[in-house]
Amino acid sequence: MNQDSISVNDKNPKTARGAKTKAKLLEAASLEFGARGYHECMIADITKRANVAMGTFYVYFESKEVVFRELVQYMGQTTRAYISKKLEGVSDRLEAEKKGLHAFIEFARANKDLYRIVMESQFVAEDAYRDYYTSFQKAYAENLRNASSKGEIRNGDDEVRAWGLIGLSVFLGMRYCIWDDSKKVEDVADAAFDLIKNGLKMG
Amino acid sequence: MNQDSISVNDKNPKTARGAKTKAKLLEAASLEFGARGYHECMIADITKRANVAMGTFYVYFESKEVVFRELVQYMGQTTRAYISKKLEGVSDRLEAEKKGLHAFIEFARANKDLYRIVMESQFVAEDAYRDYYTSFQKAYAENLRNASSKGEIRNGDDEVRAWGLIGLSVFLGMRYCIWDDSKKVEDVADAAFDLIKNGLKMG
DNA sequence: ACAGAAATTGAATCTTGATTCATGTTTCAA
DNA sequence: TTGAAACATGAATCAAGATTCAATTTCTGT
Repeated sequence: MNQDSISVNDKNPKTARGAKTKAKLLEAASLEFGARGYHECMIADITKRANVAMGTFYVYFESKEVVFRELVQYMGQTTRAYISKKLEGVSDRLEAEKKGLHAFIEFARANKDLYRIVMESQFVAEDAYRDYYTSFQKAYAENLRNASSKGEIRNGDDEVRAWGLIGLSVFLGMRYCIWDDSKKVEDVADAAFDLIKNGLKMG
Repeated sequence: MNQDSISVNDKNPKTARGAKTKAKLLEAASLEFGARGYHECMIADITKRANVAMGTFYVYFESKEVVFRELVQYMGQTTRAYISKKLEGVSDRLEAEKKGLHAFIEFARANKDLYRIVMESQFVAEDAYRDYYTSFQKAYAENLRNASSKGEIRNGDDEVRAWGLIGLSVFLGMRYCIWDDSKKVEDVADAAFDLIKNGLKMG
């Protein structure tokens, strides 16, 4: 309850003009970090792309790491929102699995820069990275738990299954979105879904 | 065929003494990079841990990045060797899948530093990272292809399945080896194997 | 025992790039 | 109309840390 905790974050823009500048910086940062990585990218690159002076950067962000973290969190919110919207009204777990996978890959393709930023956060802001995936994993495991108790899917260790399935998606995202996006989203999602649904065992 | 290509790499130790020093440096580098990451770790940390002077480092390595790459490659060789040894004589694909998963997790636990180095290589030496996983994936896909043609496993897109299954293992390795290794290797491997074998669909 | 070759040393160098700050410009409520 | 509060500027600062190198020590073959 000291002076600090009652004062507002003085880095937040107070006017529409400031908000616009901050948005330009975030956008520029996303592109630069995404294209060349955290360490290769310098503040000057970001401000140059945003058409502002270097000092302006520090009007809105404490440090280089802080923008980066902001982008990771933003990606978390956006991804969750996108996928949960796509799953609205889907009650069957297997159906949700299929649509979710598709939505995830689609989203990754449309947000390559942010996708890469999230991956890199493991080595730049590890706590942000863990939060990102832990939050997904919690919800995922919960869904599996519900579905298995309703008899929609096999019983199993839902923690482990959730981590495994997330890993599966993440790698597919890396391979078929970032490295090379020439394969059709459908083909990737369908192949993966067959694996998730039926496993490797014969019929 | 110029002077360079016929001359030996003058960074290679010529004597047993030199070989020992280089080994000390590699070991130290592995520990330091593994513990604090590439960018946090400085050459002075490595040489200090290895009990040599800073200059000695540059007798054996061109640069900081070069040791790092050497460690990634080393991890690749070692992992392949370890797993293929564990799979000697196993002809059934599902059995191989189970044993391979177990071996992988076990190996990750025993080599946390190198495991982390490989993950970080994505952002330090991306080509080395891609080589590492692409080499795994090629072999993996080949195995799946053979097994499915023999009718041991379901048919499916072996490229995609291989990437997906690798991702699954990698994430489990991260979560249950690096983040927290309190869960028994068996429990993780068994749960994941059930998923890989049977999928999520009810019996 | 002696001459090179191989190793080792660590202080000094040198680059890179994040962050600061003193100064100028805009906005807007009273 | 005016004067704070917000914004914006970009050259200068400053620290960090990779890499170098000239001098010194240890080996090794003969």
